[in-house]
Amino acid sequence: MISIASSRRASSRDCNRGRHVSNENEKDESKLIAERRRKLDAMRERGNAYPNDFRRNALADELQQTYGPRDNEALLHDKVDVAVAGRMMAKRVMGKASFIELQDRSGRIQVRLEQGRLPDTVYQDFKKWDVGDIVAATGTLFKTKTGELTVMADQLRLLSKSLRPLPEKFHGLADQETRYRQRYLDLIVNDGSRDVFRKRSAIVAYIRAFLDSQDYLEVETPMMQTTPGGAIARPFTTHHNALDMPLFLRVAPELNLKRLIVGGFERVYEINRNFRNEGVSAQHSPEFTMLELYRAYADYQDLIEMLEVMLRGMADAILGTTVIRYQGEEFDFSKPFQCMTIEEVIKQVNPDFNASRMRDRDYLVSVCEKLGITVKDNYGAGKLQIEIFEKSGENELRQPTFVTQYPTEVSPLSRRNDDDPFLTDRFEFFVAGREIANGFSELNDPEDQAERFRAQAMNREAGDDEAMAYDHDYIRALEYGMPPTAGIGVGIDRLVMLFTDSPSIRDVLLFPHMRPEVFD
RNA sequence: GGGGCGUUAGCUCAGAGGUAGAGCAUUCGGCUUUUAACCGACUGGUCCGGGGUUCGACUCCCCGACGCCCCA
Repeated sequence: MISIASSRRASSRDCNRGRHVSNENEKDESKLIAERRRKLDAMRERGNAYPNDFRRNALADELQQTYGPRDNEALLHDKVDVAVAGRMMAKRVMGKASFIELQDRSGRIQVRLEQGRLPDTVYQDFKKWDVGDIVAATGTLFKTKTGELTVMADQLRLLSKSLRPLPEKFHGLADQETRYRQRYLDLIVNDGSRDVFRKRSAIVAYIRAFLDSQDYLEVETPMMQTTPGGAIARPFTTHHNALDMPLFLRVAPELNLKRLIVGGFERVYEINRNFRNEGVSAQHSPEFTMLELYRAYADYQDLIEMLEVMLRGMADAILGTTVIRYQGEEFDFSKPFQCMTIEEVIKQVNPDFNASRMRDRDYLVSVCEKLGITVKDNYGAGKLQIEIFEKSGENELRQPTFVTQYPTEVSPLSRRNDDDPFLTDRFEFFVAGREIANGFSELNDPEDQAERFRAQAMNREAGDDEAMAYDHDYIRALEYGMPPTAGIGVGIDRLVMLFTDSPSIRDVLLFPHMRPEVFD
């Protein structure tokens, strides 16, 4: 029997594996890398080049918070012992003394190295180390004459050698392509990039806390589905080998989440990826993250109110303000959000629009033609309205705005309006001209739903590969009876863009999809 | 899918039909309170790839790759 302890020793004895493989590629590498590889080889000669026995007792930012306000005399008197570690981001050598900056997950702390205070040879070794190396230091805190909190080192170790030079210290990494492809590098050198992903995490955490406090159940439903549905979009297809069957990556979790409402959970949500096989742009990624939530005994008005409260609270919690600056514009989340119907938006942004012919197909076709919209034969008045709205109205919705009363024709899962069957009780939420959320009172009449599926299936047969398939089990579920319910989907990526002033969705995805890099 | 822009040293960027440039980084020397440290010396290139025009192409032309932006 192998104990945990002995297997740990075995692995640490194994630390020099791969040692001689390294030099084979040297001729292909830049001299900078070759130079560092030689330094690493020298370290291997002297023992374990990748030790893992150092433990920190402080983070940079904790030290700045706790000891930053104190003066040097107090610090020297208290002899605060600290053990810090991180990536060496700056190295300033002045003969027999140096300053370095270590960057850990919280921030940076300066360390002062003096030849006389460090054990023999350590300082000489240190002078060979490179910016980018992972370094540990122990020592006591003091303040330099310019007032910077600094660790006076009595011990210094190199924990992990960096073979590749970091981007330049002042300009950082600016090349967009490299930032996306080598996100780790972007995160090392660009504070702003780290901040984006911390905010992203905080936004998702805020949503979970908000919904959990209202007794929602977080669930995970399949990514791979035999019948894709829940959104008008083209799916990715894949194949299950053992079962020898095609599978589709989900375009939305909607139908499964409503099955859970039928099952009696009453309040459910999922924050997870959806996949849509469509073009990529600054606003569209083939995989993106949505919050979808469903609440029984509620209608779309209830969710409009809830979303507004959630977003306002989120802005305040994450940004400390309810006025969001995005790409040079200010969006005010403190005031009650505007609310307009689709038809009102169309009238407002098209001053010549003849409102009395709002649902007149021939008239709408003529408006589309004027706007340069390609009209297909199977487009009804509702679809034409949406086309006009998307072409002319969407981008004008700058301040936070709820748009309501979407046509039934384009809302195959939404509950029909009680007074006007042309419309559904649906809304979308826009900021900065972009759709952030989409919600509605759910269609829980199985016979109406079956009819809508049939209409979708007809579009599908007519060649519209974005149209939904008829989902027999979903109809069966509704036939057991779904309580009156409302649901909403919120695009997390777009929300994060807004909250982090990011112009492209790729800026808020850690590893955005790119064409493969060519390694030769 | 169409159009525009870009790709030059590890990084950030100049340049231009005639030997390829700077700053930072690297290397060497100096410097015990610096912080884009400083001073001195050196080093570093498939100018994205392929083809063409030319005495000569990194520069002009064509094709392609990758990226960004706009449009559909």
